[in-house]
Amino acid sequence: MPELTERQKTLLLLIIRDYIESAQPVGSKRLAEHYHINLSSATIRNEMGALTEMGYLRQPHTSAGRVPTEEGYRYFVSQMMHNAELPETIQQTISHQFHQSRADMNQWMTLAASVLAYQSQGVSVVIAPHAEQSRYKHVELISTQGRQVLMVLVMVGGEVSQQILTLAEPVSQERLSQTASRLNGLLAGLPSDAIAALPTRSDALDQDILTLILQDMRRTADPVSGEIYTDGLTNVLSEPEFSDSDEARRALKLFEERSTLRDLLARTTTNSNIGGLQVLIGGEGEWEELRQCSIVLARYGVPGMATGTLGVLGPMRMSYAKTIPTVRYVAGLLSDLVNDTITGE
Amino acid sequence: MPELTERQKTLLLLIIRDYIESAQPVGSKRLAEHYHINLSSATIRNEMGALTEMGYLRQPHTSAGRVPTEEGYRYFVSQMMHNAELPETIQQTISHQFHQSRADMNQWMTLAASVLAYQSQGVSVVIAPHAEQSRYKHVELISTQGRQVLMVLVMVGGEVSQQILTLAEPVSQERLSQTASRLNGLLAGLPSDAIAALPTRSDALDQDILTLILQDMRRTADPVSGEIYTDGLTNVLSEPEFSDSDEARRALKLFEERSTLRDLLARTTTNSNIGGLQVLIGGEGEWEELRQCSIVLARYGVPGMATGTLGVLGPMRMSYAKTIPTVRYVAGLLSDLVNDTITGE
DNA sequence: GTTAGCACTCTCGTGCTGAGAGTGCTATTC
DNA sequence: GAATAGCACTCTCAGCACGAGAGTGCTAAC
Repeated sequence: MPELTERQKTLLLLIIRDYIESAQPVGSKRLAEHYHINLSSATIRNEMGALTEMGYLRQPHTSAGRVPTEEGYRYFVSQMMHNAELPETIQQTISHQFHQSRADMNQWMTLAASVLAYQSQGVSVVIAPHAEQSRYKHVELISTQGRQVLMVLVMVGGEVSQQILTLAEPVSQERLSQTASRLNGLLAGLPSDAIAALPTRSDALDQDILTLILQDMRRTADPVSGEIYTDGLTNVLSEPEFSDSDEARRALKLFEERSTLRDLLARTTTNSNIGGLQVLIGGEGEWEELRQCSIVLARYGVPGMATGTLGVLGPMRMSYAKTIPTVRYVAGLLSDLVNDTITGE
Repeated sequence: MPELTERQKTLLLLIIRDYIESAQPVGSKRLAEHYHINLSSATIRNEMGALTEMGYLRQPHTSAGRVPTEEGYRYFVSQMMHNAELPETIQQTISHQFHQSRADMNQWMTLAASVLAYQSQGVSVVIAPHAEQSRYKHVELISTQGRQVLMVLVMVGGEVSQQILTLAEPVSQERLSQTASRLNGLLAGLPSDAIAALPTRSDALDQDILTLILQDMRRTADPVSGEIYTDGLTNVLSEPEFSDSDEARRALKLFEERSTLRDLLARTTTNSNIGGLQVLIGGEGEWEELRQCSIVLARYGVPGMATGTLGVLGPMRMSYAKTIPTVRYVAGLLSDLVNDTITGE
């Protein structure tokens, strides 16, 4: 990729910024008039020609202005990744909202999704943090009626999973409580590996419950297994590039089918570290549905303990200047909250 | 509203059925040719004129076919409400899916939403059942770290709510367990009213927890307070009436903003009984966003114990013949499952 | 290296036209 | 008297031509 002169750089960024705002191909004349660059439209035309040659811009048709290519957006994003900070006032507003909400992971996730969608005017997704290796903390067995038993399993760090199980025959609450307290004594603090390695229990009920516990712990140990929260699905429908509804449908469908979404997030974030953002532009050739979209992603949480993923989907023409700092800020906020939850404030 | 002759009735139903399929205004000639009614197009024209006069049909413009009015759809729906049954094979498929899934309310809700959306090609919504008057069953207090305590509250019937609370100062797990077991002895089986009426506890911790329990119980006692599950949001985007994306956006937005959705469902289902369907056509003048949509709703569950709401949103032109029996069948299925859960299988 | 000028290209909105579909009305038939 | 055939009328819609406008690339002058 050839070097850009300082002037080409300025011009390219200007063009992209203008296009993001106006959604219209930007022409040399418009550029010369609206921004006070001391250059004539003819000069700009020459430079635009060069930028087009280099693959940063393209023309929808012979006599139209220029539109950024994916490569162009990539350059744009790489330039703004570093400096962009969310304005103080917005930071305060967001942080305020979090501290006002009920101190509960569920609420935080919902709020995070809502904030991301609102600030970026895109579709947000937040995956709840999960422990990379769950450690057993506590189990409760509560008989509901007859043979149905509610099992509430708590991991170190406060992750909770519940399940209703049906026993072969009715068992008294008393006996259930005894079983639970036996298991609590036995398993406290153990990761699933260690539990799996334990010798078989003599008591059949103990053994059954143990198996279920293990099953539950493994289920929650998958990297992107946390619950998914999304918001702002409708935001994307107002964008002009999605007015032909078929494109929009395909992108939204991806967000509705949780398994595909998980796959996407898993593949793109596995080797990124907390605090680092990833920007996926135009599906990167791999996601046909996202040909016209970009996604800004971040991992959050406490590495080695509990991590999750969050991000925003928008048209390729989305306001990166707003979205990137927002995603970064919210990821930081959630990381702090997760950290507090784990270390006990 | 004037009486319809038998012939007008047949014709009206035929026109609506055709329009639902084709999404095109239906003309007299087409009708005469495609369906073997032994009537000429001229006769049909006369009858169509009469039906238009009566308010069941209307013409988009002078020289177009007829399109059903809301009144027309209402008549259509009222005619088919009774006889429509879901084909045996589909019933079996659905029932099979439910019995294969994990026996857990969360799974059932997700599945119900998915089935409804798939079968009707519309947007589905399912609100989890909730007890109309929660009765206390059991509380667990689990210290996580430091001053953070996880409270798991179980109601009679298996409804669970969990909350993390932060105490003024650290309390040992032992003391938490004692508190929990004291409260369990004291509150077992009581509804929130009775708990509110109890005298103040001498122990400060007891009293604090008690207040929180009460707060939680009241929160879950609101008629449509159950968790909301939706699916098929993108289905509606492929319908031709929503190709201008603004209309679609407004309808989908309603489904994304849970509070408005709750309001809608609460208002329309309060006085309907289990098993009875409600069909809301064109927003019924009250919901501007739904001017072009219809909603088929049903309540399910066990009256007086735990009930929920489910339904499907689609264009006014949706396939009622498919949607109505599906909604009815799924509502019945969930009612049975809820009943089993409550009575202990 | 920069700029002014110019010929060229392409899109887009507008207005026109003819084909097609559907209607309402009237005269005619059974 | 109900049903039908025929006909004039209305309206939409696709297709086409046309001109305005915007933008370009190139060349020649500064």
